[in-house]
Parts: sequence; C-alpha cells; structure tokens
Amino acid sequence: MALRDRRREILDAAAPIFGEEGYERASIDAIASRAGVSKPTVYSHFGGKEQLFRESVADSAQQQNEAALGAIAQLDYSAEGWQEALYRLGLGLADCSLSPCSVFLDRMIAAEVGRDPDIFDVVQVRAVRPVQEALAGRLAMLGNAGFLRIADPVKAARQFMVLVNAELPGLTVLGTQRISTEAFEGAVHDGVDTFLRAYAAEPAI
Amino acid sequence: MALRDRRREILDAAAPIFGEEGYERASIDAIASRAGVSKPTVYSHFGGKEQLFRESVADSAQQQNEAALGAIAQLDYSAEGWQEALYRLGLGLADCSLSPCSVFLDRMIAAEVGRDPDIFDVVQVRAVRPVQEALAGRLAMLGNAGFLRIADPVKAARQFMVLVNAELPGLTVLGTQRISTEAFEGAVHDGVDTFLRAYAAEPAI
Amino acid sequence: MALRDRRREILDAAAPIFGEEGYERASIDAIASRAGVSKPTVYSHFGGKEQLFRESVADSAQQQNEAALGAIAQLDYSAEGWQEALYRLGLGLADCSLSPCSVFLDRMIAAEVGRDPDIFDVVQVRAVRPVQEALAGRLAMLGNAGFLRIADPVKAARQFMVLVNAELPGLTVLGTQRISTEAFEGAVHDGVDTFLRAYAAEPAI
Amino acid sequence: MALRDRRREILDAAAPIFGEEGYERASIDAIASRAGVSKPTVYSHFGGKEQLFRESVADSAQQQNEAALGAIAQLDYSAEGWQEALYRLGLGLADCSLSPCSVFLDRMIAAEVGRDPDIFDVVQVRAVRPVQEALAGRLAMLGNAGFLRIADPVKAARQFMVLVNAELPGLTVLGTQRISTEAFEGAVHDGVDTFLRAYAAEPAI
DNA sequence: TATGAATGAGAATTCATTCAT
DNA sequence: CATGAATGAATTCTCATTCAT
Repeated sequence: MALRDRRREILDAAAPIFGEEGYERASIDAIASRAGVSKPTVYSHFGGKEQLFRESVADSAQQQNEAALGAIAQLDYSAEGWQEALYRLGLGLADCSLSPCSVFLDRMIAAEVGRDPDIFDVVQVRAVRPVQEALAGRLAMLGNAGFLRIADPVKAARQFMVLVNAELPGLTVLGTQRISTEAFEGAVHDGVDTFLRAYAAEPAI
Repeated sequence: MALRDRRREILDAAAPIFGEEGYERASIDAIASRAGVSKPTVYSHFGGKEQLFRESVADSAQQQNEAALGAIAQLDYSAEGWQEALYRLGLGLADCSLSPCSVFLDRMIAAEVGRDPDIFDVVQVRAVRPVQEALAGRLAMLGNAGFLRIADPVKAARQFMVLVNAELPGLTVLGTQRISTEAFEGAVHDGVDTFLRAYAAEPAI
Repeated sequence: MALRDRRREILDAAAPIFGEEGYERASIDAIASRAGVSKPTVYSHFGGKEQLFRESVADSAQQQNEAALGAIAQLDYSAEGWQEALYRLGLGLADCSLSPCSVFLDRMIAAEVGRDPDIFDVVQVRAVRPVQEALAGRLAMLGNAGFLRIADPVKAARQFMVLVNAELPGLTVLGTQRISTEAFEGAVHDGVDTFLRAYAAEPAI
Repeated sequence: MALRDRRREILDAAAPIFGEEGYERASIDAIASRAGVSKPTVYSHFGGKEQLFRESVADSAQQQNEAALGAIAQLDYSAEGWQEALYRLGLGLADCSLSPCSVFLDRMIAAEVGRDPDIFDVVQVRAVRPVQEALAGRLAMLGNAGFLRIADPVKAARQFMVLVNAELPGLTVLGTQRISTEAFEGAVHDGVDTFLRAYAAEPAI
C-alpha cells in the first residue's frame, strides 16, 4: 500500500514539475521534495530520472486519454441533436487539449522527442490513437446514420481535432495563458463549422 | 566582414544544436565547436546563452517566413489552374513545415514558451502572422474571383494550414523521421480536399 | 557527527586559503581539496563562496576573541606585579595579533570591506569590541587601584592596542614574515612604555 | 607627450578601480574603458596587469608621500605655538590617512602582500618611511628645543602615527564611511593628548 | 525500505592576454 | 602606435546518482 501510494505521490509531484520546467530543468530534488520523500526513495521506485519521466508521460497520457474518451462517449447521434452534440464534442475535446495534463504532454513530446523518440509512441498509443479511433467510430456512426459523408473516418477524426484546435495555440500562447469563454467557444465553433461544411451529407450550412 | 561572418557561422551552428538537443542540453561548447570558434567568441557576439537562443529563434523565424512567403507568392488564381495551384500551395507550405528550420521552431516554442514567453511572440510576429496574412490575401482573391466562399480569410488561412499539416506530425514523428513522397502528398492532398469541400463556392467535389 | 566534523574541516581549510590568497583568488576547489572533501560538499554545507567566507571570518573572529580574552584574563593587578603584568599582557595581545587567525582577519577586512561591509561589523562585534571592553575593564581596575590615571578606559584600551602593535606590521610585513623574539619583545615593550608614561598616576618612569 | 599622457590617464583610471574592486576583481577592460583607451594600449604601456598594479601602487604611494610631507612641513616648533601645531599636524596626517589614495594603499597592501610582497616594500620605501623620518626629524627638533623628551625619534614618530589614527578605522569603517568633523577632530585630539603626556618634557598636562 | 551525506561530471561565464590590421 | 576580434584557462555552481546507516 505504502509503496503504491509513494509511486502515486511521486508521479503527482513529477508531472507539474516536468511540465513547467521541462525535462532538464526539472530536478529530482524538487520532485522528491514536492512529493515529501527523499531523493533515494525516488530512485528506488523509478530507477532514474529518465524512467521517472517516461512513467510520468505515460501516466499523463492515460489521464488525457480518459478525459478525452469521456467527452467522446457523450456524443449523441440522434437525428435531432447531432449537430449540437458535435459542437459540444468539439468544446469538450478542445477543453481537454487545454488541460494542464495535455499542455504538459505537448510540451514534453515536442521538447524530448529528439532525445527519446519512444515517448512519442507512448503518447500516440496511449492517448492520441485511442481518442482518434473512438472519435472516428462516432463519426462513422454519423456517417452510417446519413448525417455525414465520410470516406475515411480516422482521417476525418484527425481533421476534426486539428480544426477544433486550430485557433487555440495562438489564443492561449500554447496553453500558457487563460482565455475568455466566448473566445474559446467561438474558436471551437468555427472549427466545427468548417468540419460540417466539408463533411455534411447535404449542403446544410 | 569577419564580424558578420562569425555571427552567421554561430547562428548556423546554433540552430541545429538547439533544435536537436533543446535549450538546456545544448551547450555553448558544442555550438562554439560546431561553428569553429571559441566559447568566448560566442559570448562576445551574443552576450550569453539566452540571447543566442533568442537570436537563433528569430533568425529561424525569418528563414521560415521567407520560405513560406515564397511558396505563397507562386499561387496562381486564374480560372483554369486555381485548384491545382491550391494543392501545390498546400504541398509547398507543408514542405516548409517539415524543413529543419520549422521543426526547430515548433519544438523550441513548445518546449521553451514557459521559460521565455517572448519567443512565442517573436515567432508569431516574424513568421506565423505574415504567412497567415499573405495566405489570407491569396484566399481572399480566390474568393473575389468567385471560386471560394470565404467569410473570414485569416481564419480560413489558419484552417488551411492546420488541415494541410494535420497528418504530418504523426507520420513524421514531429518532423524527426523521413516520409515517402507518396505518403506526404497524400496527406497534404486530403487536407486541401477537405478545405475545398468546406469553402468551395459550388459543391465542386 | 560527520556533519559537524565536515563543517569544521572545511572551515579549518578555508581560513588559511582565504588568508593567503584573498577572497577572489581563493578557489572553492582548493578549499575542498585541502579539507579532503569534494566541491559539492562545500556547497551543501555553506551554500556558496560568499557564505563560506563570512562563516570563515566569523569563525576566525571567534577564535581571535577567545585567544585575546584569555590573555587579558591573566592580567594581575596586584600592587607588586601590575607593571610587569601589563608588559606581559602587551606581549600576549601582540602575540594574538600575529597569530595566523588574526593576520587573516586583518587582511580580509581590509581587502573585502568594500565588497562586503558586513564583515567589518561582524569582526568588530565578535572580536574587536569584546576584547577592547575586557581590556578597558582591566585598565579601569588599575585606575581604581590608583596605579593609572584613566579618564576613558575604552579609549585607553584602543591606544594600548595600537601602541603595542605599532612596530609589528613593519617588522613582520603585515604578519607574513617571522621575527626574532628579541625584536618582538622590544617592540612591544616600547609600546607599553609609552602607554605607561602617558597614563601612570605618578611620573614613574 | 601623448605617451606620457596615456600613461597618466591609465594610471589615473587604474587607481580608483583597483582601490574599489581589489586586484582580482579589477578588470583591464574596465580600466582601459575608464581611461578611454583600448586594452592592447594598456598592455603596450604597462606590459600586464601585475605591472600596471605595481606602478599604480607606487604612484599612489608617491602622492600619499607628498601629501603627508606637506602636512609635516608646516609644523611650527616655536616656543609659543608648538603644542597647537602638533595638534594641527595630527589632523593633517590623519586627514592624509583618510584620503582615497591612502585608503587604496592600505587595502592593496593588505590584500596583495601575500601574492606580491614587493609592494609592501615599495610603499614602505616610497611613502611610509620618508614620512616617518620627516616626522621623526620634526619631533627631534622639538626634543632639541626642550619641549619633548624623545629618546628614539623614529619610534616616537611611529607611535605618533598610530595614536593619531587609533580611533579612525573603527569610526570610518576603514575609510569607507564619512565621519563628522567633530568626531574626527576629537579622535585625533585624544591621540595627540596621549602622545604629549607620554613625551612631554615636564608633566605639562 | 527510507534517508542524510557525499561525489563526479559538466555547465555557463569571465578575464588576462595576444594577433592581424 | 592603437585597435577589434579571438582565445585558453580557470572558476563558481548544479545535478543525477550512490553509499552507509
């Protein structure tokens, strides 16, 4: 039990420090101190900085995954509400992208992919791909239902993601600045709009 | 003469090292050595690591800017060729996004924006915004010509950019892996396709 | 145990190196090496060069204080021996002034007072003032006993100190050169002589 | 001419920088810049930092010497005014001791005597000894005139110097702090008083 | 197992000094 | 002569990592 708790405490301490400072600047000292344990304890649990980092990334990817899947699971594909639901889905996914956890992941893979290409795969496999596939599945359902005309649902899912997030990096300085709700919702709305215009079964909008 | 050359040599040495190692791991020693000068020479020219980094980012942004504007300048908006030209433009811009210079910029701003928020603005002002506006101008011309229906050209330009690049990070592991020409062109094509479907004046495709 | 020992070992190594080389030339490397520890150990115990220097100064002031107070405590102010005792006191205090510890202090405060005015106060409070006051107290006793005529004992104490030490800097090149016992005793004797002539209750000499 | 001027300009720039920063912290860059010349010019005139430092010390010793000799030369040894003149002499010499030039010398010899014992001799020969001897000569005249009873005039001169300066280091933090005229004159007065009591031909005071 | 103490390796930065012009 | 540019050497300081307890 204590062992499991220690691991969690250390991971919970590591993520924000890695996220804010980056891999190099993050010091084991700071992480251990924030977790309330001593440095050798970190080593006995994780083996070293690199492994701690990987586990931290994997852990954040897991959380990110769960949050995004949660948003997708709520998508309604009934005849009346599907468009409205797609806008809400866009908001949910965009919100995930601005979560500290996701901002952390984006920074880490950008910064460390050169040093450790594995983390890219880890995040792809644990977070990006499952979300894309879940989203693709939902879009396919809308296709089957005749609302959308979608040849390649996975590709469409990726395009949905980038359109929904198209404005956000610039507005939030890569997730480091807060943004008004109106600006946020407007930006997401525009992305979903374009997606709908491109994929609507009939020239709806 | 020597002065200008030294500066350039150092900047040319700094960009790939910062790009591959990240700010922290990049050592002035390595940069000086790659530039064929001694460490104090780097200091006398740039004052310190942080300033060198900023100048390196600004310099890369400039290069990125020029390359992208070059691609945009070639856009043809005549009646016959405009669609073909838009596909070519997509390829050109996507190619810019995979250039070492652009990969360097993306990694650096993602990784270092927390430590030094200014670099985000520098890149926005020097590279992102001018390109967006030039692209927006061209899209607006296509709108005026009656080919596209575009309410907000700047927004459309951003969406064009993200659609064209939607698949590339995943395919190239954030620009660190080579990719086949076919895969590259296919990915870009899909992005332009979706853009055209969303913005075409008549349901052309 | 180890902690206390390390501190002491480092302080004992630092004082002569600071004393011989001065603050700037003294290198943490040299101090660590002389103390038989590694550089980071010095940093973990003292935080940095400046703090180590201050602690070293304070430590030397403490030692200097104890040595000088020891010499003063032995002053006899009985009727028969008081003059002889005053000569011996002069020798004792002058001897303190030539101790490595005192030479170190004098050099450091002279050299570094501009950079760090606090060290002057530290030495005054920890070493100079207590000694002056102890000496003043003894001189006042000699005054009360009718041997000396002393209006301001603290001032007299300062004058006693400078008279006793008047010749020594020149003879010992500021404490860096050895000196014969005769020369030393003669120099001190002259200072005490003058003091006695100035303060004797009756024109004794 | 220009050569001579350059030397003077550099020496005039060097003294305050050495005095305020100490030998190690003083940078040739700063000295050259203050003198309005370039670094190699300093080297061509003085050969190196160490030599520049020595020349700077010798130069300051010369100035110190002249100032002190000037004060001594004014000593009146007529029957009526000699005591008053001795007080004025004390003030003059103490004033010299607080001059920037003298404070600089004191700091430099304290700080650098370990590294370069020659400078102690230079200052002794050029400044301390001539002043002591001039003062000794004047005191001897007062002895010959029957005002003072002085066995060893040089020793008496040294004692005069230390008594006159006894309080000043503590009051001025080794010359780094200003002091009120009253405090200054009082401190000097006390020193001369004690000197007079010790050396007066008759128990005058 | 958890820790206080210690360290080896490596980083940025500064500076006296020297050429080529 | 005077200088702008360049450098080799040295210094402070930090950090991941490991023992002895």
